Amino acid sequence: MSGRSRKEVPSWREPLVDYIRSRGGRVTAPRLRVAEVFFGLQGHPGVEEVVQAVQRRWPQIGQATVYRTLHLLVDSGLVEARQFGDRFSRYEAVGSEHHDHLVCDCCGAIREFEDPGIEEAQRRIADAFGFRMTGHRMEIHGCCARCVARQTRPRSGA
Amino acid sequence: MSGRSRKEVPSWREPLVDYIRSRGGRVTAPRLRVAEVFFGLQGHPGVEEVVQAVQRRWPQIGQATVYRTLHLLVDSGLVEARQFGDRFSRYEAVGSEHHDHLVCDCCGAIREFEDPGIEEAQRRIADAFGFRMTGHRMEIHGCCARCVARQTRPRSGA
DNA sequence: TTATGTGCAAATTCTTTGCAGCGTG
DNA sequence: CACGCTGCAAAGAATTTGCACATAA
Repeated sequence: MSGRSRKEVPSWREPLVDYIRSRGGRVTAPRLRVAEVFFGLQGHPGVEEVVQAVQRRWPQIGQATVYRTLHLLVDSGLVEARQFGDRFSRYEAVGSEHHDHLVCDCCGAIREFEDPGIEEAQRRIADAFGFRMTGHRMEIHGCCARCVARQTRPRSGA
Repeated sequence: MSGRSRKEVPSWREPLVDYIRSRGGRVTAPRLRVAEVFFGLQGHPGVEEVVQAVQRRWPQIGQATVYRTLHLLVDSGLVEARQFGDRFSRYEAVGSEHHDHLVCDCCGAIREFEDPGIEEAQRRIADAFGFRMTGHRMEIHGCCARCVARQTRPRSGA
């Protein structure tokens, strides 16, 4: 939420360009287009969803480029890759505040939450083990309120 | 650690047999052999490691059977499947107490820890969202003390 | 100009499945 | 003796890669 409301320079662009250049890489149209589409998506899209969204606007961009660009975004630190119960990766823009996830194993819904107590406990644990923490991920699995009401059952596993 | 020290009846056997029977399934030699080898392994083996360990002793057991038996163990609740940074699943015997993981992104080492504060915070958060929690997983990523000392660098991502 | 990036399709990797025969209950 | 389980190999799903052409710097 920073300033003008339409067609402003997106906040990901400068750090991305800087990162690419710092690597001796090239700022290309496909990279910027994939990034633009990705950052416009909601939620926690998998590659498939990103590819479809990209190809809706630029049909000639191949899926390999989407994969490669998502890796680039992850390396740049602007995006995080996660794997929830599914066997594919999902991607998520990195915001300023760290958040974790509630994963509904019944309907697949993913909600975010933030908890300072957990963040602090993590630092404490990492310290206790002489660990230099670079990140963490935590998921609470179960059934969301709606599925509980409907008595849907979880799919399997923990 | 329960009692006599050699060739005692392993603790996984009865619950596994009960589970299989409760499902109308059959207690077969391959299933018991895969289970025996699996529960004899240390750490957080992937399927590949389990297959190799199994085939060292029973070369005629196929990998499909290992996959199928691991799923059976997960369904029975005796084993949990996890995915860390890698793109394959790792399996871990379920103990009485819940523990979480410190994952070293430099050398791949995985350490376990347990923290009542985190367990409790999770319950509190699940409650706050009307979530019926069935489980959770949490990983702290970073560099372990040894890698920090050696100044090894993490591989990528979060 | 020249190395890096792209698009396509084929290759890899991990996992699941079809099927004929085997063995438990 | 019926139905579930096994082993094999082939199929599938997600992701990576080789290569010839395109293009940023």
